[in-house]
Amino acid sequence: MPYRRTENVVRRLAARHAAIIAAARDAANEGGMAAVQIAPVARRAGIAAGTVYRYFPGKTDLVAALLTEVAEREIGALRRAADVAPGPLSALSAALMTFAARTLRQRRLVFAATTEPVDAEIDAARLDFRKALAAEFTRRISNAIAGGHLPEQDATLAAAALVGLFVDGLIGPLAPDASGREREVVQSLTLTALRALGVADARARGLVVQTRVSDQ
Amino acid sequence: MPYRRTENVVRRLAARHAAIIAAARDAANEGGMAAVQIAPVARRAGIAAGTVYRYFPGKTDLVAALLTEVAEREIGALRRAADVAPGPLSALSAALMTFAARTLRQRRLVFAATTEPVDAEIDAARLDFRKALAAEFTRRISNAIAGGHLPEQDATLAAAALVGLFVDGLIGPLAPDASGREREVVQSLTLTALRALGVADARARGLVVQTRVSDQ
DNA sequence: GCGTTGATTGAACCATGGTTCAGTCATTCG
DNA sequence: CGAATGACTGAACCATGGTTCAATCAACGC
Repeated sequence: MPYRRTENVVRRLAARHAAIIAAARDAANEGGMAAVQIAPVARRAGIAAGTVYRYFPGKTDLVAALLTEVAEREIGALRRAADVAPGPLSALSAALMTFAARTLRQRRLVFAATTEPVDAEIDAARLDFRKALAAEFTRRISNAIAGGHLPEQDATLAAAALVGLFVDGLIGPLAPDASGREREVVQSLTLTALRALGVADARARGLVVQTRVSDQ
Repeated sequence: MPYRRTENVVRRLAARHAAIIAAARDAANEGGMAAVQIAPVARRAGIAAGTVYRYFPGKTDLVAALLTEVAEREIGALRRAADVAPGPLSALSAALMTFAARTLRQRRLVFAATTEPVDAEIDAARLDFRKALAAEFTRRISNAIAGGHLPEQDATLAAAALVGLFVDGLIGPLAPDASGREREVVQSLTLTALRALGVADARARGLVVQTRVSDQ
């Protein structure tokens, strides 16, 4: 009874698993969720359609894995940006700007991950992303309120609304064309968001200075 | 060569046309765009599936007609609310509150009409709705800026962002449960929206007093 | 009534896209 | 090597849902 999975095989399997998710992510970023189809994703990953089913029980699970991966990556990025800020308000501001900047860079992917419905099962995974995102914002908003930097308000409601504000302002169907002036659009929308939270003079206070946005 | 369409027949055909759209609207408001399927809509309208095709060339056209109808109805409502307001800022406020209140009453329908993608062809019709909505907001915002009631800003960007703010804050997947406290949620979000536009003290100025929202 | 014309029906058709699986290939171990 | 085991393939399968159309029905004008 031979065939103990050798180290090499394990590595190859893991690599393929990742390659499938990466292929799905690329497809989503190019054509939205509608483009995440088994056959094309498989082709992109260099395997046959059937093989996908050796790695994921079904399409739903693949998409869920994709969304989880995207969520971790995005939320990690804004957490890192916020954590180096000097105070609660600038941490919040940094998180917002980072989200805005990254959203602009990966428009379709973020749209797919936050907004675009597919079916009831996948909705749950998308919800997790939004939840994590909103939770991150809620936490930062609450901190700022606690520190007296923002007026009392329903942080949860505000966070949910902010996600919508950014998504629609940046990559919604009516979002202005930002090419060549990304920085300006990101700053302007962050300013609007901060005003929405009750910061009257964000610009004067230097809260919306652009920092480098990590690539990872 | 008899059979000139008699008056009665014309009426019946028109009524059926309307009944199909109404059935589609009800379906959308109950189950989102996914529930707008030819067979169920036909059943709801009391006709056979094939008959739909005597009234609409295809599903796309039916959905487009539905969205057009919804757009007219909704935008009419907020225009009426704004037009009776005493000044530009309260007109803007009235439009926002009306949109919020009506959105809360027809959650799925508004979500379907603003956000839920279906396919490329239908997207165009949804875009028209959003455009009309955003245009209405843009106009009101510009008026308020011109009158010196709001700081200078990109009214188009702000309008697009506000649509997102409301949709996500009210009916997005993370929107708080508003049942029983609709008024409060509507006011709170309108307040947030006005703050986003640069109105620091909307509540003090009595801008978010609830008015009756028409039913039509 | 009755012929003519248009409206209606609903089952068959078709396209799309996820899923399965019998056959083939690759890797391990004695 | 060669037997055993698992991975891979891709064409066939299936479900869903829009669309078509031959048969049927209903209304009009004579």
